[in-house]
Amino acid sequence: MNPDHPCIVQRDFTVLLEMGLPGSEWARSQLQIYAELVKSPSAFHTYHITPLSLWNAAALGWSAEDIQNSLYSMSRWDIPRDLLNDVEQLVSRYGTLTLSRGMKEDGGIKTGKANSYTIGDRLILAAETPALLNELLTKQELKQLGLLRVDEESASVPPENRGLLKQELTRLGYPVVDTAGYLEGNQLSFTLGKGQTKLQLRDYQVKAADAFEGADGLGGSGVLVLPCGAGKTVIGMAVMNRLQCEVLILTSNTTSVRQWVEELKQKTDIPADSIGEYSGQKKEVRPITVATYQILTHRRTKDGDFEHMKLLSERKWGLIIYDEVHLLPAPVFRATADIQATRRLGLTATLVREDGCERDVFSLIGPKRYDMPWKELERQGWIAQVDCVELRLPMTAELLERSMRAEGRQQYRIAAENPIKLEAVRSLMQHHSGLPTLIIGQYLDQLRTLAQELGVPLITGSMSQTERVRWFDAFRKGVIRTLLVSKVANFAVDLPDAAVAIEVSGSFGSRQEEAQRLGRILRPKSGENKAYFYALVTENSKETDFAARRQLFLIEQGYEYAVRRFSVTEAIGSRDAKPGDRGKKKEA
DNA sequence: AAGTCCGTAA
DNA sequence: CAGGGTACGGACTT
Repeated sequence: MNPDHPCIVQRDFTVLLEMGLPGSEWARSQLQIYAELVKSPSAFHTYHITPLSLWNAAALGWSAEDIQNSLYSMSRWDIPRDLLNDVEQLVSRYGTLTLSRGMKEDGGIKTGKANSYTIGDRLILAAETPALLNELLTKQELKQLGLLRVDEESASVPPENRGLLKQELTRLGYPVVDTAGYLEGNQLSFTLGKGQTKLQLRDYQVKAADAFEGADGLGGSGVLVLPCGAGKTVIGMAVMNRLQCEVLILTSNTTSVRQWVEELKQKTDIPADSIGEYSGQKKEVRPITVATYQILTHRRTKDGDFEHMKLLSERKWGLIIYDEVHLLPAPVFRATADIQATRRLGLTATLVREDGCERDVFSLIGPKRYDMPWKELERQGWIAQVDCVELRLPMTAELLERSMRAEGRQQYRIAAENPIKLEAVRSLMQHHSGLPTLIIGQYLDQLRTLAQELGVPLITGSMSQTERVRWFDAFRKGVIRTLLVSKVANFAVDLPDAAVAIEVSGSFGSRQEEAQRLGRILRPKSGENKAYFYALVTENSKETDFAARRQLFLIEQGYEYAVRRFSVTEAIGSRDAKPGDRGKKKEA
């Protein structure tokens, strides 16, 4: 124990990390692996060690001892003995239950007590100790899944309940290592790159694909977490390439469907007519099929079921890719429980769900296999270095009065629409004049006011696609330097990259949204490779708390928000400089 | 017969 | 919370 160490480890699974000490950065990178950031006010960041965070670390190969040693190495004081024991116990649970096809290691069929059962196609759930199995067999939820005792340490289960069993056991606190293997799926041979030009994979892209494959080459389910701009589709293709099979790719929207299709045509030698789009517009089922989550979850009639869900078993897919797996809707979870014999790859930039279904991602898609911190990608120069600033704006007396009269949920909006934000935006635009700038917000009223006052074009959902593309092109060419965008910025794949992002308002505490918006300025920049992110927040308001929550994911990734105050005098200063600035934007 | 636009639903 | 995307059927156009 060492008074200079940055962490205070508490009995309740909380770790306090003091920032700004020599060991702080290293501690943060350690905690990122087996803990979750829950609060980050000023000097102390609060992390939580949860069963799930421990199991994900275990799946990455961390033992209880590794984690304990890591905690020792950064802890300021003695670590509560009981906590160390609990960590030991939780981590060791990963691996005490395995699911397999009724084979023994020597390859022979496991028969158990003579004539006591027939294995048939049933899967074998093996526990490390008889006591554990006994305990599980008392659980009603598991009996309902057809769990039958085979011998002292194992039970059998019908293969169709493979997913539900894992989901239930994870909920009960006993994660299962699934070694029951996968169906091979229809074969499809192809190479990465076209003709002579091979697709050059980056170092970490190869590592990510390796991690999915597993050291034994038997892997085939799990999640790869990579920042925006890391080339998730390329990694997907690298995995596909190793498996050489037919693949179903699920994505969150049609633009992204088209993007997958385009990239596959561009970067592989798979014939164009072997790649299909399955969406509202087209219903092509080809050896490589790209579909939206939406179409799978769509119900035509009120009583009807999910008629498109059969796509999951329509062909013998050798792999299903879940792009942006953090957005996976509940019905697709349910359907995924039924197809556990198919390989599953989840891709995401933020493995956080605001609905708390991380556990289902873990049990039904698979554990986290690879996680590249955003800052690491930045260090390697693949994405721009971003300066994040939380710009705090005063609450005027008038605003405060309106806020006091309003209901709780209206108060947030009043703070978010603080009119001083206009002056702040003006001042930031002036400060970064010449750099491509996106102003992103959530309330159309606010955005329209800004558009009018600043003379900047506004893109919202109601603007037709063709008109959007026109503005995007003008922005890309540098004809216009600034764009105002609504929530379309959260999804539009074709939104051009910028060097400055100014967030004027956002949905409550969405960590995903914040990450997505930062992602808009990450493409590498010529010259210094720098970009600037500003979150405009009204001081002492409902907005302050939500802003802090939004930032958690990025802070976990190593970003730091410098807090600055925007004063009214500054606002007046920028007003003086307004005419020239305005004139420049007007020509847009 | 096929494409486009629009309102609705969840 | 407000806003946006998606799928789909029906009306209308080509």
